[in-house]
Amino acid sequence: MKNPKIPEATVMRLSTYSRYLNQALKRGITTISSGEIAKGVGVSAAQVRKDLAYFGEFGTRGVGYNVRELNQQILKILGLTSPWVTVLVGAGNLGRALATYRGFFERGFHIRAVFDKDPARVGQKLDGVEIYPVERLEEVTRQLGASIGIICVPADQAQQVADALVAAGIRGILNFAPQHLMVPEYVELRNVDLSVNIEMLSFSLAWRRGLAQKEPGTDSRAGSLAR
Amino acid sequence: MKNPKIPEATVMRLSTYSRYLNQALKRGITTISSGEIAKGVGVSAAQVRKDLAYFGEFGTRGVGYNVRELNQQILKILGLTSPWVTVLVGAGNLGRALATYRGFFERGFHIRAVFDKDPARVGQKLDGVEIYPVERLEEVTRQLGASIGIICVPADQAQQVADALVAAGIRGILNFAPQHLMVPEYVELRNVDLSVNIEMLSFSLAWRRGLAQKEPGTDSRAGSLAR
DNA sequence: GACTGTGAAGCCATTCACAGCT
DNA sequence: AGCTGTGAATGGCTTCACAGTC
Repeated sequence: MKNPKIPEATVMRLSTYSRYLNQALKRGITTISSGEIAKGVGVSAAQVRKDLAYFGEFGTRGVGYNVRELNQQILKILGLTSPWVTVLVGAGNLGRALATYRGFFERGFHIRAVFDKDPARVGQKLDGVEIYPVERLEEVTRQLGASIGIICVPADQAQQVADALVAAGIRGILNFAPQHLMVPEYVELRNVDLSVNIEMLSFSLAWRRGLAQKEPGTDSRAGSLAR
Repeated sequence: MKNPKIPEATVMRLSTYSRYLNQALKRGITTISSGEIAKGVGVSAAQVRKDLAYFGEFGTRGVGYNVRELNQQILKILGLTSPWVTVLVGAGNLGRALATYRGFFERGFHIRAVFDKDPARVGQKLDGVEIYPVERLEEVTRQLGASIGIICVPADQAQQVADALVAAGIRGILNFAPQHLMVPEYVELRNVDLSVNIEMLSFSLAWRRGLAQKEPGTDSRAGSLAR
């Protein structure tokens, strides 16, 4: 296993393993098996071991894993051993909530500036972080040396914000706007689409209940998913 | 293609197609090809056609798809032709932002009640939606006949909230707490983990830069992912 | 006896490539 | 000529099952 491609799903799970290990640590647990981790996060034990195996051998056969040590290793893998300087654009309801989201700060994502185009919001502070006018995005972002940008603006403004972030030297973008963005290949992009998630729930419910509506007189299979 | 299992990824993409079609409609476009949709949402044309093929034949060979008609079909598939009565638990920063999130309302997820255990928040209104004490969760949720519950409470309270929602007759849960929840199999559960998303970004950046830290004197592969 | 690490098998999703319509 | 619908091929992830270690 020299230089394998790592599945996205593996990275995703590593993140959840890490948080579970944090909880375990707080409960004073020092040693843990793949089966216990698996139960805690809702995957199979083999999956846990396979995921870890991409990166090395962290356990002891017949024993399990040292909780603190394994967590350290995972944090290293995920690049979470030192903080990421982060900026956020769009101080609407969602933007303000994310700017002060403890889950980000605790994991090392430090939001050091927020930008908005509404003058009424500029100058306010969010947990001590200043809201700047969006005109100063490039200047302030550069000066902070930020690596990560979070986009929380309406869809029709998301692309130009992305362009500005790229121009400001950002290396990764977390996009909450429901919009497909174009960025240079050297910039990492991840989309979080809140509506997509709830719509997947809706799909499952419609499918389960057999409620999916049937168009009368159509032979379409769209409505006949019931079961 | 009689009664196939639908990949989650397909459902996810259908949701994005639908939003893209909405945009196209607004721009006055009436006919569209799989290739154009593909470009708009960032997938391959074959993928678009394959996704749609799970549910029927919606296009015309040599021509393409009627935008309005295709969107209607997708909305039907996703179960979005009538609103979902929804409740939300946890009126912290994130909870309040989601309670007023337009993206949910526009797509038919109508949040009709918010619950919180903090008496200081109870009685406030969020865009006209009342915040109730969490003690009234079951009563109010039942009375509304809500189908979907959104959890925005801290991880250590998420399970008991989930239990309460299930007891109140909810059929689907969207969970924003970073916590693995146990629910009966007849309840649909989807987890949205904001930290996981940004940590995946961090992983990619660390990996690209070759910055992943090397533990000196260790043959661990954890640090040598570069490239 | 218990638990990890891992090749092999199995399964699932995506891409390919072309037949079928308009 | 242009574009959809789809079987076949490909590629990738997960599960299995067991050898290896404590």
